[in-house]
Amino acid sequence: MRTVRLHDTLSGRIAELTPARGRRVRIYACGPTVYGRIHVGNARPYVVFSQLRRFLLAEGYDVTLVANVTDINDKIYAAAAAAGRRSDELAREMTAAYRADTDALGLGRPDHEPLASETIPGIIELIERLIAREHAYVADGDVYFAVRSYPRYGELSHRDVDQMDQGEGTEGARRKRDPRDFALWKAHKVNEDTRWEAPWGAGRPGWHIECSAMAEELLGLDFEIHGGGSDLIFPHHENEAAQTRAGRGERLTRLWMHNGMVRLRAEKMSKSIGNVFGLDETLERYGAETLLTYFSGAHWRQPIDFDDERLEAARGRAAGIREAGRGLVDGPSPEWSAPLRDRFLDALAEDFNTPRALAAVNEWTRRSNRAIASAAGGGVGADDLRAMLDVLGLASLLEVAVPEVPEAAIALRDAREQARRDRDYAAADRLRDELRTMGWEVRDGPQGPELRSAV
RNA sequence: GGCGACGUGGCGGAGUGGCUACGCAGCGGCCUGCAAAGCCGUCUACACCGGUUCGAUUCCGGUCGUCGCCUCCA
Repeated sequence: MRTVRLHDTLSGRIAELTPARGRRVRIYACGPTVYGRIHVGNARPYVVFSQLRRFLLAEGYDVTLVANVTDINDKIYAAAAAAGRRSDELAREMTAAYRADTDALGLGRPDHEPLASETIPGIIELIERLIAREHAYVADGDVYFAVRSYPRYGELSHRDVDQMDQGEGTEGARRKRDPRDFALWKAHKVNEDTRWEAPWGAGRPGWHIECSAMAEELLGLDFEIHGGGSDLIFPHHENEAAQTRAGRGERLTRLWMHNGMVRLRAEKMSKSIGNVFGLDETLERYGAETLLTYFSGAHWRQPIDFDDERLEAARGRAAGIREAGRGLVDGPSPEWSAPLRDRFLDALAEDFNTPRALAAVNEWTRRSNRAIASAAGGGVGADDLRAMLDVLGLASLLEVAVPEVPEAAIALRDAREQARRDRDYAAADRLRDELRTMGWEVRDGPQGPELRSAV
């Protein structure tokens, strides 16, 4: 079990992961707000934290990953109203779509995926606590967190409260004691079709409080890692940290991880800008292996541009690994493998450096290709490579589906072989072209010609 | 304006005070009837200006540029 180091937003440094108890690592990662299908940008934290979970499990840690879904939100009300539907129905449908889309990544599911709508009692309890401690106040059925009551406010996002602009300048602004205060609870409005009863009146929770409540309910306090996109540092995570610590007197988490944004033409991919690519359509177009290779090729904290050139490069890279895998046999890997496997895991232990880990994979396949080409002794065992790829969710690259070759293709292949034996290479090449138009590629090897699906 | 991050070879992208990252593409070679795949080699990179140092792409300061957050956002 390696010591794992990760970059922590609060301290701004790479910090050692220090589990509170033994090998238990509790992770809370903020998921999407479900008012539409999720896009590639939403997929990045899902990928990062799922891969991190797989790595920690492989290292022998006892991991619990919680990834929430925000299913109560202004945008959901708005989207439902625009579609003439019930908001809870839309949220339910989009939650299912989110699960289906992320399932297709093949990384497994988080251990818990709580919904705001199912955490109302915990949310109300925490708000009551904040009011009792005078960190929050009721105003016309709304409840606000009093930023000024919490001296640490701003520490996560490294901001000085006095230098901040107004804060949300919406309808609630007049009810706030300080413009920077934020809503814990919003009183019910006539155009909202869901509502929950609370001691200070019916309404619904604010955005930030749900995560404090869900995290505490499932993981307790002072848990090991809290994560999400870097756009959540402020105000979302700043507010979460403030609520929990103000209410409980204990910190929410030990380490904050924030992944970089996915960008389109050097601009953040965002639903509000409208420059989004759906995860479903992207997976359809490139497949999970290419998308995971694409993400893994850049460090999780760096922004990453989304464009065809990069996706195609990732596709080629994944294909190279798959190609190498075809030459392997089941079983333990040769002695040269262990140092590369260690390099792979060491890279991940040092701020979860997937690009370096992937480099180790590529060196591994170069070694195995070379070994196989020189034909020295029996086959090269795939075990270590499979273990490495499995951490990243890419083990499927080694599952070579043997495709059903149609009779017609076999006939063409045999005809081409005959032509080659007759040294009629013009005819042989013509037959190869014909096969290609059918979607089959011929590869002449030591064991004779092999037909490969040309995808 | 404030806070944070970044600027590496054709493209992408790690990393390091002196030693091959890696991938994609190109080029040359090996293999092949020709290919494909693979292997070998090659393309001698670190925005700019100063400073520290025996030595900086790597540390410090400044300049220019890019991005994120400061309002809902993974």
